[in-house]
Amino acid sequence: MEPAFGEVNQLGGVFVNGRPLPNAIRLRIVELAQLGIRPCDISRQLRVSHGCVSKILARYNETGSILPGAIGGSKPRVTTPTVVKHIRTYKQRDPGIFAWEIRDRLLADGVCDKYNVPSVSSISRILRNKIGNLSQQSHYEAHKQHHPPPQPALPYNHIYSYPSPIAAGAKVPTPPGMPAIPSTMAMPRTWPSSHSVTDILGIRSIIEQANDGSLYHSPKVEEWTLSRSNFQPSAQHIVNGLEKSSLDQEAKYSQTANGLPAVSSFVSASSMAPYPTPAQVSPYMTYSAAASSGYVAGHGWQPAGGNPLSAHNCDISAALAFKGMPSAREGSNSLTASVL
DNA sequence: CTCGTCACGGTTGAA
DNA sequence: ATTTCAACCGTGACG
Repeated sequence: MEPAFGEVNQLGGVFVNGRPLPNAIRLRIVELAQLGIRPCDISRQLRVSHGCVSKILARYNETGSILPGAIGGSKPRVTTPTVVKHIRTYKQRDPGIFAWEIRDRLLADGVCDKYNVPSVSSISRILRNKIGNLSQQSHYEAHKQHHPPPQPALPYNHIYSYPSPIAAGAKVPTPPGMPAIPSTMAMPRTWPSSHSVTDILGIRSIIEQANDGSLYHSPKVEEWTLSRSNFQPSAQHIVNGLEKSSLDQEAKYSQTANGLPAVSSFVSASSMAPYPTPAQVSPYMTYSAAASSGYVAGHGWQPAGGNPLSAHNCDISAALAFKGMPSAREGSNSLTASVL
């Protein structure tokens, strides 16, 4: 059960144990870092533990994504793409086939051995969940390779190749044939979710996003809370895997009606109440979501130069003023205190 | 003081 | 429908 109220950390920030920080805050962390603010100051300013800031920044540098990794679920154990494909074939050829017959056939055809053959109940579930509508492609299939059925001991990475290493959340240790991501690489990159942040924001679609959209992990988009419906009431297509609870919890982020970035984000983020007030429904409600597409659109934006952040002059100047603090030390502390 | 790392207590969700 | 359990979470503390 998700608590209605989060806990308060040592810095006075609100968090929900076990749950990711809201994307608005993750975004701000990256924004501030890009503005040259030191992680320790970001930590203080946003009241997020420095360990977390460090992690989010590190992940961003590595993958270009501000999004949290996919939580929960489990990788298929016996229900590999190959197995699913065979089951589908059997079912197509003989729609009346029983699950136990499928099981026998998987063994007989050498698709599985007795150690990794799915149970009858698993097959039933596969039939129900993945093959119920035969015209519907399993999303495991798109990138299928003809690997033999997995040996139980083998890591799944051998079987499930990801379109990009980041897809697995930066934790997949550079699968074979998969070069490490040049973290310096600029813009064009694939987000680890089926939606780019900007896409989710409804501001802009990321072009290359579409193709890998339905891969293994993709249905999992940890809550992105901004109400996209503001700009595109028609684009109500479901955000895959969007948690209802998160929606409920975070749907309240402020967002300007036209979808332009909220100019006041810096201030509002800074002016959040040190402690949750009884009136607040969400532990995160005090944060405002600056929907700044530029930041997340890619990784390759320049701090100077034709910066895509122009809509943020307000934020930027505020932040730069902050950054410009002499040696940022006593200065930053006191400023942080006063701003907050 | 800063920052990378990790144990911990927690949540999630496909199998 | 319920349970399992490995994935991820942020905090707090250490070094």
